[in-house]
Amino acid sequence: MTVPAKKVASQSPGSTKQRIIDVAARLFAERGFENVSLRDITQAAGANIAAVNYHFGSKVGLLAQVFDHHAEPINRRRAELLDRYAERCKTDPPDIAMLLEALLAPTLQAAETSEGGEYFRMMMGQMSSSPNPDVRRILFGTFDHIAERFTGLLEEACPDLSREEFFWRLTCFYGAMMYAQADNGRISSLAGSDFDSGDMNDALRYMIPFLAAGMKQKPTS
Amino acid sequence: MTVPAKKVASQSPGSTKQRIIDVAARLFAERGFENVSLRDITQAAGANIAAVNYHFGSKVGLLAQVFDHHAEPINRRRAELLDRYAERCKTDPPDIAMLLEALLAPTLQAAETSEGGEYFRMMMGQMSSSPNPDVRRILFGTFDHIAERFTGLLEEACPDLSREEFFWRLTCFYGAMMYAQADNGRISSLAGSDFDSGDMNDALRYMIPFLAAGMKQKPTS
DNA sequence: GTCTATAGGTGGATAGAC
DNA sequence: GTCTATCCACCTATAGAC
Repeated sequence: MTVPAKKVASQSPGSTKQRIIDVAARLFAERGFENVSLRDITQAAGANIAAVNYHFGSKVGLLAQVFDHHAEPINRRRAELLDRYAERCKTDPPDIAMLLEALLAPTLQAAETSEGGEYFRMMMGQMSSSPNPDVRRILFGTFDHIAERFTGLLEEACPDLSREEFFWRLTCFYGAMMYAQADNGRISSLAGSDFDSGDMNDALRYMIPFLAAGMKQKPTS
Repeated sequence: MTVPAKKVASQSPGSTKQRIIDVAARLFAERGFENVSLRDITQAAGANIAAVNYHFGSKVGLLAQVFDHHAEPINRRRAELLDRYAERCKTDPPDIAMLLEALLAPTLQAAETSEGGEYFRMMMGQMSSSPNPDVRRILFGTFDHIAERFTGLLEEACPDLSREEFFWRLTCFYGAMMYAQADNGRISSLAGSDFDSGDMNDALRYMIPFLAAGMKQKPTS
């Protein structure tokens, strides 16, 4: 064993860079972007303080890389499901539940897509209402493409709605999605112990019928 | 005019203490709690830096007072509407739309209830997903009483649902409410210019039918 | 790539004069 | 109640040795 230990570590999937990304996702989810210092992150990752600037340029650069790393598989899966939905629409009438699920399922099931995906899911939910301009730029930019495609398909599936009503319904859908993602503990505290707000299979199973029913309602007079 | 100007100011509704509360609500809404310094607040309020610690003890103490000031009329209005709903239930079957509106309307219309209520509404929406323990303690504590009463009434109105399904539906409702409150600009950017995400009368008008339809769905098999 | 050391700035909070 | 001055902890970021 003449190979230095640190070289092995730097080539493994648990490289310094990757460990920092993983730890950052967890700490951002647990405490919020502004409440985590680079010292917290590098210490928990077993890395040096200067490592963040070396690998990512800045704290915001690190956040962007966390998004890049975890969002790509989610967006890929969403694109697949939207493709499948669009294909189906060529022959069948719009299936709104299927369309909503195409956006919702990949993000709720992020834990199954990538290591630490559960923390990334919570992080996204929290950051969805952040007024921090850097956070907003990264968050919106990451999901703009898919969000626009989804919105277009949903509009086609709801041809009778006014623009106002359509976008307020979209607000309900996005709000429910983000709140479930964030899993902020509010509903758990109202429910008591016999409810698991972290069970995303239950979330998907019960939220889709709720949201599809709202979306299919006839227009408000 | 022998009365010193500063004494007049300190007795008027625009007293230093009140000005700090108003400015803090606006800045917290615009930038987030962690991204606003006491220097920002006192400067914008035309007060001295030491004033926050004198009047509120700490930055967290100021946040608590902002909540006390703005949440009281919202909770009073919610209690009135819940009373009215409960009274109606004695003779009529449950009206879920009416019940949802009892929680939703007072907070969306906060701008009509108190000066600066619009900023407080946005602030609440943002903070609903904050992991900051101080923020969570204040936020939950402020609304616990009404939230528990509302949850109990809603459970009575949905007797056929399992606990899991009930609380996932409640998650959808809360998420939609918080997202609409926060008005974070996401839906506006997807909608383009001809949609006003700040129009809370439209929000109420279009969200209630959506959410009531979801809540009234028959249980998922 | 990794480390130490430090620059350069801002944060909340407070002591004590007025 | 209001002010100035200041403390001290902490932050991000970087320079430069190894």
